[in-house]
Amino acid sequence: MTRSPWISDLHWVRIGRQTRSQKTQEAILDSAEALFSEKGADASSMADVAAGAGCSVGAVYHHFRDKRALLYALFGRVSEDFRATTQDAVDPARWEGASIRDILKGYLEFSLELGRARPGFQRAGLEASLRDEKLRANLEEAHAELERGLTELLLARRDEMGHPDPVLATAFVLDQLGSMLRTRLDSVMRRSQLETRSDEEFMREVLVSVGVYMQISAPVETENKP
Amino acid sequence: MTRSPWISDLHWVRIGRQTRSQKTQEAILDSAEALFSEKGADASSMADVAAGAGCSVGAVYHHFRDKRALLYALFGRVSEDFRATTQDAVDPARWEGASIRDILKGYLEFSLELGRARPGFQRAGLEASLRDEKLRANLEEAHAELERGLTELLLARRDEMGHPDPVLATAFVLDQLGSMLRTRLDSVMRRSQLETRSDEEFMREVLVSVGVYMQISAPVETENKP
DNA sequence: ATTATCTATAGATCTATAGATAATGC
DNA sequence: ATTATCTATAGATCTATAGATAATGC
Repeated sequence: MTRSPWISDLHWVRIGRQTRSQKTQEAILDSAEALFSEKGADASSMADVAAGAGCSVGAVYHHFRDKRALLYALFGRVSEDFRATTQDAVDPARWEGASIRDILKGYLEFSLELGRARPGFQRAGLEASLRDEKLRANLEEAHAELERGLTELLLARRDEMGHPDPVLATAFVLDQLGSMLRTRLDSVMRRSQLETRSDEEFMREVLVSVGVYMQISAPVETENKP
Repeated sequence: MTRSPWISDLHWVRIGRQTRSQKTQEAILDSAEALFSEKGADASSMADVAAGAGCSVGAVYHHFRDKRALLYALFGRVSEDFRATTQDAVDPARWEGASIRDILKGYLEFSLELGRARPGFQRAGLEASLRDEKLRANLEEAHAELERGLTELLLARRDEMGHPDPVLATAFVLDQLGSMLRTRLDSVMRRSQLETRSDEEFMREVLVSVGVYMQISAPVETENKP
């Protein structure tokens, strides 16, 4: 397993030599993730984190040099997860024989699921990255990676598109989907009007919209590819 | 001029009796707006605000009971601006004879301009509303108001739409445009790939996408026929 | 013998106020 | 005579550390 760049000499995290060490460290990260997601890193004190992890403040500082190191380690953990899942999801082999529509449907389902599995984390990430260039760069890079993967998958199927400029159309569609997903998953920007509509209806309309915009062939009634 | 609900007994703001009073108060609000937009309310101390306004901390507290009152007053000022502009923008009289395309183009231009005139404020608003129910409700209401106005304007032109469900189509399109604008204007979520494309190209593609989705009559200057 | 944890606390902010001083306008 | 401002500081957090105590594994 490759170490995340955030766990480095600069942002020191102790590598434990007793078995209990790892358990505590994970409990601290879990507690931090829960707290930071709910009310942000700044509004959570190290005492809160310690309490949530069931240990003392001193123990937290034994594992993480300072609050920033804790934040980096947490981001490292989440972004490692995210990247592993993402890389797997955009693997061309996985989508052999799939249409643009299949891929986009998969992307929507995948994102909604992921976003709901870690509620609030995206917001916490955005907030934290406001104040830290490195986190921001990391966050952008993770998103860019996903976008690159999707772009390649779609452009490999440019024959399906009637749109005169497949590169532009792909960039536009990924912007559209990413933006709409963010709005939908955002814990603050919960628009009452939209919230009444189901994920299924949302996905259906998005696919209709993208379909006519890209001018891809009408949806075949047979569904489902993994 | 109606007083914003935020400037109330609950969230006390002093009404000055000397002419210099108002100047100081506005200087404080200006300073707060700049600081809060740039790094958020929590990360800005009252001493920072005072320094930015060129007065002492004591003076700030003379005008605003506490930090929250300052935040509320600031939001009141911005949201009053926003609502006045918005109400004017969605006045049906203003759009007589205009097509759906005209209206949406106007919306895009208006939003991009407004968002860039107050850079960072949207983000500051989101962040602040994370921790305060009232601000959140106010922010949502302001957005809902704009959305209602636009919805009415569009549904009054439902004859232009070939889409079988104009209500659904309108809601979807407003969600799409709102989301994409937010992404584009967001100071943090500045995606490198998108940033290279101009506002003009952005607006053009959005209008193409919405046009084919809603099935509104093709733009006068047709680009490509299927 | 070393590593991990806890307790207690110093030092750094930051909010908010009290009391002194300056400016305004009746 | 009242209103606005400033200076100085008390009180509340919160981060981070020092030193004491407990648990681990060679």
